Amino acid sequence: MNSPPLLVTCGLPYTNGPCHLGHLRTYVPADAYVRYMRRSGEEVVFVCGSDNHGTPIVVSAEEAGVSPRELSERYHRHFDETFKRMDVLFDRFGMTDDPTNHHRTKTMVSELIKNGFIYKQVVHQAYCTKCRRFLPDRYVEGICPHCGTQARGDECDQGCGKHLEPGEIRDPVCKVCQTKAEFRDQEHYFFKLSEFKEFLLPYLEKLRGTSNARNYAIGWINDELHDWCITRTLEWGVKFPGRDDLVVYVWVDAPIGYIAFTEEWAKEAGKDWKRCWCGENRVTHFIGGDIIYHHSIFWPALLKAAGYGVPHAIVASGMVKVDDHKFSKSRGYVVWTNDDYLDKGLPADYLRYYLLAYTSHTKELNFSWKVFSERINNEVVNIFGNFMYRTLFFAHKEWEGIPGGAVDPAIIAEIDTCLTTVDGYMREYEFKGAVDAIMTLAAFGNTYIQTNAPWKLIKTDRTAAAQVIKNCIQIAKALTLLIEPVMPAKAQECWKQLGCSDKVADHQIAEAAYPVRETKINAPFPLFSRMEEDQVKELDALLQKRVAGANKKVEKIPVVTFEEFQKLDIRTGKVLSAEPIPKSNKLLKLQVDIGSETRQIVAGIQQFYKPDELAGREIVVVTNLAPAKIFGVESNGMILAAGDFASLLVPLRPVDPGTKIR
RNA sequence: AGCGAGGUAGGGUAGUCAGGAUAUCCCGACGGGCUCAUAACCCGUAGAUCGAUGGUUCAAAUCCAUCCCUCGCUACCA
Repeated sequence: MNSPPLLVTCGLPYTNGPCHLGHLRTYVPADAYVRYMRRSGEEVVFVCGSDNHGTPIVVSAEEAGVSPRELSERYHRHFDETFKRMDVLFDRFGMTDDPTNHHRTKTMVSELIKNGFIYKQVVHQAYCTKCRRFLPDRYVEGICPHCGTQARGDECDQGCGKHLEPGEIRDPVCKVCQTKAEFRDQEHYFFKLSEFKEFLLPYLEKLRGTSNARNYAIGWINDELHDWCITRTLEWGVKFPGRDDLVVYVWVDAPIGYIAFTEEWAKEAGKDWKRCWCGENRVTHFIGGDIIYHHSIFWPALLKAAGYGVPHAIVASGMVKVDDHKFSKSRGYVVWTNDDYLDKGLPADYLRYYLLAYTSHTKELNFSWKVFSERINNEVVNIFGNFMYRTLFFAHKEWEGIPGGAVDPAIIAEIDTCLTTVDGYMREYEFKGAVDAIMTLAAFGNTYIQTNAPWKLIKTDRTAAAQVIKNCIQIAKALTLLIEPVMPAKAQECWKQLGCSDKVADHQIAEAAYPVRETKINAPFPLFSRMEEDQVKELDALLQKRVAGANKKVEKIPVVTFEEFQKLDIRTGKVLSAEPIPKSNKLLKLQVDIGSETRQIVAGIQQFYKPDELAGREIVVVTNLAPAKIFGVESNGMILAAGDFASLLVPLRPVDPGTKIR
């Protein structure tokens, strides 16, 4: 009784986009685990909340023309509603921007400072003068200093793949507004993460949960542990104590949200949150595989440094694929929980089943409408649903309910075996194994009723037939109790069909082996309807259409041969003069020296360059472009410039006009 | 590049940590049965040199080594 409650959390959904299948891969198994553990007699607290801070939300809010708080509240409501529709039921679903979390975060950061784990250091950071904010790496673009290709701020993703240090990138540009970014020095606060290596190693060895979380983290630690910059120059977020110009990095206040949400739950429920978080605890984090290091390295170190208990288990799920492609919103390989699934009238329970039964929790899960419908039809409808229905139908037809008499001990033994198997898998976070064991029991039921054929037996021995059906009902009851964590809504309907008027969720799993009593039941009806082929095709067509649409957007760039490239005559040139073309607000008429001759070229760059600014400039020209008349002025070539703001291409070192570019 | 995960019949997937005799389950193919049931259910047959090579062992999908292929992750994105 004195042991702390089992506190289960889920990785916090970020409030700048709607809920999709990738989210559910964490939330559904967590919910199933919570339901199972509760019904195994554990005291369980299940909390989550939305993650509201960080630059991406500020940018998204600006684009939407609302405040970050308002944007967060919109998506917060969205996630809250979606989770409820999916029967993922938290005891508390809070917001990291709510006062409880601001308070808890400030308190913890103060504790870190007091305990001597924070120090100041000047950081070199990209700043956009137009957006007037410091730019996280994902919002900086520029030229890779190693290979010269276009690169992101933190990594040369298109070219050599090298990691870039802040300030290393050349010609940085703000990704949001394309304005040239500059680097500014700024004082920031660091957490002495490197001091926690000795603590973390033995901690991780003993950490419960899935092996991927453990292995990944240990691998990281064995490498090198840097100190961690925990502040950002941003308006939106939790203010760093004593510094109104800085907020703490969202990866600090987001996990602290777990504590804040527990506090909020405890206040409401009249419980003590400290039992969950201080000293020995049973905190179990369900997270996606992409945020393992935050939860198994940064987070335990923060907790330890601030004097709190550290997590007991970390359960990390594998990735989700769609049609065997990497999950990608931009490429169209995405399944939106509401638009693509629930709003189509499909039952939450089918998706829950698929997510839990597809494969091991740590492995990659592929979603396709074809496989989805096949598995639902074959396993849920045919094996499970049909066994329930044929059993209840026959019982009702012949006895108007569950007949009397004892249940065969061999049947109880079969159920007991199943219970043991399921329990083992659930406690190892192997949900597929648990579902498989349940389905094996359903298959056993089918084999049992088939080989004993009560419909034949009843013609010669009514008592023997009653015994068979009684045994089948016992299996049906066990199945109902066992499947509740997986398919709560369907299980409740099964429970009702079995003649029970209360909530199946209020009954312990162990009751599966308690003998069913004689009782009347209503005429059953099929609870699990098939996915029809037409419907599946329709759903799949929608997905294919989205993928095709996305492909069009990213549109494949055709490959040119070297010969084709050579057809272009690209040379350096020198602008001799430039003048605006009357009645045009975009065009400039240029006279360009290309070595062999002087060319007249019309270019649409008037908004970006003053004529006298261009005179004398060395530029790059396509000289063999077919001549054209623009605004009545003849143009014999094309000036090369990059981007919407026409950044002119210029030779880095001086060359003679007319030098061929190859 | 480093780290991690994976490569098992036509497709998907279990078993690998704690090595054992006919390698699991689902779909698909073929043949049979049943008719209580949502053309659902049951039984049977065919189909896998368990990525490759070498090693340890009485015994290897499983342990060790090397290699090949696929995918994911890599702190100053969330």
